[in-house]
Amino acid sequence: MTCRFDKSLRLLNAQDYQSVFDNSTVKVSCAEFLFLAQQNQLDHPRLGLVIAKKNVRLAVQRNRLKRIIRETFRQEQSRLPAIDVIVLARRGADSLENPELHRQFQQLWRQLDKRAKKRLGLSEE
RNA sequence: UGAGUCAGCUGGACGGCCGCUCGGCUUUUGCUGGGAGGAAAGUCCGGGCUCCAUAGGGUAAAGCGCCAGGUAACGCCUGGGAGGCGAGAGCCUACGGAAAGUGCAACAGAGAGUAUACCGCCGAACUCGAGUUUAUCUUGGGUGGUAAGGGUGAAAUGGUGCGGUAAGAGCGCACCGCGCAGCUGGCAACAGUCUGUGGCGAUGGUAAACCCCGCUUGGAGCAAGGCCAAAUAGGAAUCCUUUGCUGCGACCCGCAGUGGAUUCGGGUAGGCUGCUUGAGGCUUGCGGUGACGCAGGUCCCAGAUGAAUGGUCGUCCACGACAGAACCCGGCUUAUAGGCUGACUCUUUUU
RNA sequence: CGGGGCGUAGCGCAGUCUGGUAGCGCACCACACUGGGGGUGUGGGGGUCGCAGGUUCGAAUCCUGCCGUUCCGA
Repeated sequence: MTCRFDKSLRLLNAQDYQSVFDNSTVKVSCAEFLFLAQQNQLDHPRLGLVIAKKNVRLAVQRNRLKRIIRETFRQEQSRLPAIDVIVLARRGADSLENPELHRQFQQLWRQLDKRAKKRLGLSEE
């Protein structure tokens, strides 16, 4: 079980991002975040982040959210199927404290895993 | 003891486990070292660097504006002057010119800029009456005189006193204030218990109104620029010529390219580079009131690129503010929990 | 990285260049017309002029610094 997080586990350019935005098959959302996902041809999941300046004003808060999201992804990655995921932050996301973020993301990653597996299972049939 | 002024520092600490990024050594598995700020922010100024022409001339436009110095440069800093505020330590100031010209001042007020006569004061001079004691007399008015007093306003053109006068007035004098010239001190701004001179309706205010004077400013920005280069399209370099067009995004001049001939390479997506050794930090000595400069020694201290510098657990305490590098520096401005240091002032009490 | 616009009554806007009285429409309140509502008419209330300094006798207006919002270019 790996817990690393290097460049192979991230979306690296605009094409990767655009592809997920155009063809997202799995969605999970809550009040402060939105997950978009698409199946990829690799043997591991990849993560991309969109934390808009419009929704989170301060750079410090944007950095904090990214770190927490990456950290939870790093811990959960072995459970996830081979998908490209983009996490978008909504307005008010910066008002959540670190422990609350950890609790929410644990739930959200599991939800995403369940839905993705269900969707991929159906498409395979 | 309390209140305050100025200058400066700090911006949670330690340990375990799991990560991220860059460098070095290993070599495909690790080891080891570095890893946000005083404002990294706002982008308000000034530079470096790069390209446009080598950055040229003129006009326009914009900015700055006491003096001297510091600096790569500045609208910054230091020292000094002047004015203002405060009991004081201290603090604040876009602080050139109103005797080049134009403009503006609501309401109120008689009058607001070649100032002004509403109330008031005067009746000397000239003049029209009345009275009589016929006088160089008394009295009423007019032509007027007056800037003392009242009143209006943000602002009404020196102040106080004495003389003077019909009443008054720098009309005259004394003192104070002001202007001009000289002298002295100072590099200068400027200053003076200095000298002379001007009666002072000369010369009101406003230039963050136009303006005048002096000084400064070419344009763009690391998505600058350079290199390697799919697809697609047909062009690019060298020589010759000059109308229009483009570079050139204030305008004109000026300069270069496009147009024709000859010779073969150019370039978007993407990648690499620019990318961190620098007007650098620390320290010692010397010069300077100081900003700062000079000399010696020593150190290498983030360099990401969907974008690293973190998460979690434990212990401790004052329970942690504002806040995240993106080419790099010098400033300015704004945000900032708490803690610490030094110098100074005032007040109270004691000696 | 660079450049512009806007902020005035609950809402949408004038006024700012050229400084002295803050105004218009809708909405709101009262009254009249109507049996009542709607509609029309008359009258009325409501403003830290985004914030803080400065210039001026006087600032929504001029100058400086902040805050918010929105747009454009590379």
